[in-house]
Amino acid sequence: MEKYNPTKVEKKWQKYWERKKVFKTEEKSTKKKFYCLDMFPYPSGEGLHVGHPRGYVATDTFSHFKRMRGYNVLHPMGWDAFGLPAENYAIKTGIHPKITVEENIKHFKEQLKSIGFSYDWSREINTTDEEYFKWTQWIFIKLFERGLAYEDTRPINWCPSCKTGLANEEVVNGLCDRCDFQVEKKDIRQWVLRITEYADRLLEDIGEVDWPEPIKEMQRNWIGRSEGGDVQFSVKDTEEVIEVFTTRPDTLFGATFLVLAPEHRLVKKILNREIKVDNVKEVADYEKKARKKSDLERTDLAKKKTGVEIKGVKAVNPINNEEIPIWVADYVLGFYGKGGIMSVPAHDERDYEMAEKYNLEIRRVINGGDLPYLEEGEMVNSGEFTGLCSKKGKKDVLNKLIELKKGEKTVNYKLGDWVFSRQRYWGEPIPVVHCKACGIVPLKEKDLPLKLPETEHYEPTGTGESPLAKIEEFVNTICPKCNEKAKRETNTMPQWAGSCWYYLAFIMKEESEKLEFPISRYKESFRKWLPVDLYVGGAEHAVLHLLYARFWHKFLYDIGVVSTKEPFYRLKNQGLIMGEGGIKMSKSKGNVISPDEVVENYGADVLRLYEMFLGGFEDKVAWSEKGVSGMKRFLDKINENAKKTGDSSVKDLDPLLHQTIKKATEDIESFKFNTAISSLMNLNNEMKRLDVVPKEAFTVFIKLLAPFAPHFAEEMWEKIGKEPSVFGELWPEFSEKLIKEKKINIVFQVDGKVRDTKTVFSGIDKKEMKKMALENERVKKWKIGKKIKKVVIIKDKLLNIVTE
RNA sequence: GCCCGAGUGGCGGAAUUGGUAUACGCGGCGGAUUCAAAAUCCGCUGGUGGCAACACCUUGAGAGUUCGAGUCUCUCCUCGGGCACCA
Repeated sequence: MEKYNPTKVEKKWQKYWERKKVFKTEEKSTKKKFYCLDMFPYPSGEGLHVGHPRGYVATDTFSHFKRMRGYNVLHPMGWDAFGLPAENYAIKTGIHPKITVEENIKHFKEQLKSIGFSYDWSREINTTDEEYFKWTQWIFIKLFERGLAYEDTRPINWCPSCKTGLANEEVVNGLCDRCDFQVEKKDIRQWVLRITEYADRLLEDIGEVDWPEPIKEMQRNWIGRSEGGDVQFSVKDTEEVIEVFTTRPDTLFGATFLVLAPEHRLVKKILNREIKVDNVKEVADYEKKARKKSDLERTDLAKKKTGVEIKGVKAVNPINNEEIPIWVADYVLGFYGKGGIMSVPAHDERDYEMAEKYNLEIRRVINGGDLPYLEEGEMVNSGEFTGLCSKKGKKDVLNKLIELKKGEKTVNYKLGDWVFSRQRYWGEPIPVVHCKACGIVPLKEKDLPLKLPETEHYEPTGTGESPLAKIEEFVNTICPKCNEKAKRETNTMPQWAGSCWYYLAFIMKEESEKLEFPISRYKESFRKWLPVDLYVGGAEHAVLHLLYARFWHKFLYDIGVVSTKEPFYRLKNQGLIMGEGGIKMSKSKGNVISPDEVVENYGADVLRLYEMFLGGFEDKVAWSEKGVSGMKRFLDKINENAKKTGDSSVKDLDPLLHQTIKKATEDIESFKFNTAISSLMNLNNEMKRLDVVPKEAFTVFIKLLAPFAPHFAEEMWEKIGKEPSVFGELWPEFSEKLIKEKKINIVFQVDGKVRDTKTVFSGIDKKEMKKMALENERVKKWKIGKKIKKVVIIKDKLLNIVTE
């Protein structure tokens, strides 16, 4: 009989699935729903590498599994196609990004199809389609109408290489996340989304989802909630007040100086000579130097503290009217809290360092270990509060300040509002106009989408203006409100916008092939399909896409569009795939492996099996060509077994078969695909030893294999005379009783050392075990001349004779 | 510096959660088949000692708890990942 030929067979089944619509999501169905989603790709010019499909294979395997378990599964795919590579390519070649994107998508789709994923392609979406991004614009308008999108001109992160503003989330260690260029501060007008409004809910609800703990922790840290209070220090002999935020009101008596950030409002006043001080020049010099430093330099690790005292002014501590000096130092950040701090050197590392360097007073107010002492403890040197513990002190001191009208309880967040505008071409135009009479006016629903204008000049201007600003036909328009001449907004949205709601678009496709207004027609479908039950993608989106999408979802919940608080219920991150020998795959090293070559040489099923077998799903793993061939052998051996199926008794195989069903079921459910495959290999090896493979057992085996190797499974299914498709079958159930009929090894130990083992049927009783042990020759030998102290017996496992 | 995660054969990795450590796969060795090779099949494969039966040792290092520890506790080392002047 012929050998298994993947190329021919896989094409055959792919065509069959497509023709029979085997994996199309059922629209009217009484089955329970399961929404299984991949983080959709940016269709880059390079195409897929073997790292991409790792997550896709996992969700696809899981989708098959769920279908066979009787669920109606929604498993869609789409394209996150706005972004800089296509735009940069357009600048270089003059080819419109739309064309590039179209070609890339075509290529990606061919690659995905060759692997035989069971996507419902009828729900495919593309974020750069006008019918798609009119909805992205619609959501923006809703945000604007609720005051959650606003214009601002605070200094923001600016990447001089990408020539656009960036969100905080896109800056990593002071470098642009995309191109690793050093980010600058720049004052440009921008659109900002008030994500901080949702900080508490984003924090609270993260407890309710089934996500990897590290990702949850990263979001918590990024939001960075801290509770404390604002304290007002007056500036002696002036009307000025300096407000500081502290989480430790209990250390207020230890505040021996104040420190202002160089950006502080008061420093500006001093430089403008609005407040008289003795050393303006010195302060001005320091401020100038600090301003020149990049964020990277300012927040550099282990950097020495610097600062200048502002001479001729004193601050007054509201709790005891003590007069303390005021400093300006760049270790205090202008954008966090109040831009100024009370410095408590005895109980804060940074303040301690500062005080040491400039010989400032260090006064202990909390009892405990060496200074700086950062823990809580008993308050000392604290007037009427002396003797209290920190916990109570925090409240009492704050209450006293409130009473004195010198403070209030406050909460601060590290999370900042989301800088949402980009000064680039290839993004969704922000759908508002600027009207002299009416101010900022959003477009009407019927005027969406606001299309991207055609141009031949995609280059970013670098001035903080978008390239759209040069296109007069686009800029000049009419105000939707008063019909007078007005100008369009020319910034575009960031790459993240389209991915904030795409999981909803797949659901909307159920209702209408085109995504059409109004929103109300989709609400029932949202109710039916949300939340996404399983979401799989890389961990790199922890505080970007995953935070942004949660924010938009919560907003859509508030305006009654969706009915769940969270978009993604269970999240899994796939680990990286490294090249041969654990070296990172890269074009320059020439070690990038394309799934195409694997599919060509071994077939899609081998690729799929290997991707799932090479290690724990969330672990970093190294690709090995040799390992791939192991999967090929596995399939060949199954093929051989198929040839010798026949009607024979299943009895001997039953316990192993049912154990394998159990193991595969549980392992798939918990994403342990590697051990699920191992157990299938075990069963296959066992069947191989038989002269005749019981057809019944083999049938079950093929069902278990089907989610991992769908084409091959269909072929085997047909070969043993079954009607396709195997995916119309229900997942096998296991019998706990049959598993127990298995022969097992029990272990005899003497003093904790294994001395012999014996094969018995499980369920043997303890007395019997003990008798067998005491009669065992090897056991006898080891306990000769020793008194038995006790005998430990674990049912069906082990017996340990402990001697004195 | 702080917070997670992980260290198991020559390699990728298992271990029902405290009960035979090294399942499964790769590689290696020996044999069968072959004119020969590939492929395939059968056997062996943690280390040390021993002709052997067998014994001892072994899950990053060291201690502890336990009849019994890869698994629990403490100390330390190494490698990944995240955060990093956030008051």
